[in-house]
Amino acid sequence: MVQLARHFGTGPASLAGIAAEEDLPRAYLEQLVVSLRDAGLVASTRGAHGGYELTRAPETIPMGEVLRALEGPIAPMMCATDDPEHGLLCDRSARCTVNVLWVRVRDAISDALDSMTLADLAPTTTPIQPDPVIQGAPIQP
Amino acid sequence: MVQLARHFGTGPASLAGIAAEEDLPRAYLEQLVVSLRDAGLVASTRGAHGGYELTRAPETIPMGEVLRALEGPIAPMMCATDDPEHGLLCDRSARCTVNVLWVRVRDAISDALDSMTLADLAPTTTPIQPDPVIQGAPIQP
DNA sequence: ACTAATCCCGACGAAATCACTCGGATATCG
DNA sequence: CGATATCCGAGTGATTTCGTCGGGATTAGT
Repeated sequence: MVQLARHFGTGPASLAGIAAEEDLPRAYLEQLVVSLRDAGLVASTRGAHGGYELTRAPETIPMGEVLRALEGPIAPMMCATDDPEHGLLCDRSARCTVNVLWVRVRDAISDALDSMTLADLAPTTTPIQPDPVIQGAPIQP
Repeated sequence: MVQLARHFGTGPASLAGIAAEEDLPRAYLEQLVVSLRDAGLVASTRGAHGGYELTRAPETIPMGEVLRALEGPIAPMMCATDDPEHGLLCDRSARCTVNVLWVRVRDAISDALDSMTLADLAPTTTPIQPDPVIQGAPIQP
């Protein structure tokens, strides 16, 4: 996706090209891109000189959206939910109080992911522009 | 650990007891408790009427410490590090810019975990006392 | 001293997930 | 036509997770 962000605006980029640039197997990328297409993040053009491109500008695509498309809903644990229906599935839930913690962790991960967009990670267009407002802590410890 | 927090101050608690209370296999708990002991979080008393107890008050044990003891250093990805030595191991690191994101996510998880202590999750001693200062978002959406 | 309760230790195993691989069908451009 | 692409579905090998199993060492009560 970072590669697609770099190529944004210059027509479709082929998987073979991205595979070379990122040193990843093409066949593997094919698998990943299916989820991205289903999520509406990329559009494909078939045939020669075809390939994939982002459907929206990199600045408007938070990383959380990319990750959710690739890996499903973000959840550190099955129990990281505030859905009351959860009690029916998890037979431990009557005694278990740890639930709250997982929800917090989940939200923290979500916020961190959504605090950066594809543009922040694609150094060609704009230099990295971190958003220190949302995450209070600076990157250097 | 939540069970141990509940029993805090009343002498050692046996694994068999905790296994019954939490509906988990005793043999499995034995494995887990090894890491906790090595991390200095629990102390063991051998022999009849022995068991385990927390070495510190539940209020002083952040969940991050428990999780780190059980699962090693918190890292959503191998690449979630600001250690410059990482470049030597990850041959992609020259081109890869996603590193920053993983560090952010890691820190967000750490902060979320460390924002609650064992006491917050053991309802017997004190009611849950969330710390809305560190995590801006309230628990109820 | 004996016994029962308890921790201690190391090895093993089933299931799920991750990071791919393989083979072929279909569409498009020149 | 033929080269370059995406599309699609099934299969694989390594690793991790969540356990099981069996036996040994240590201590409290009697």
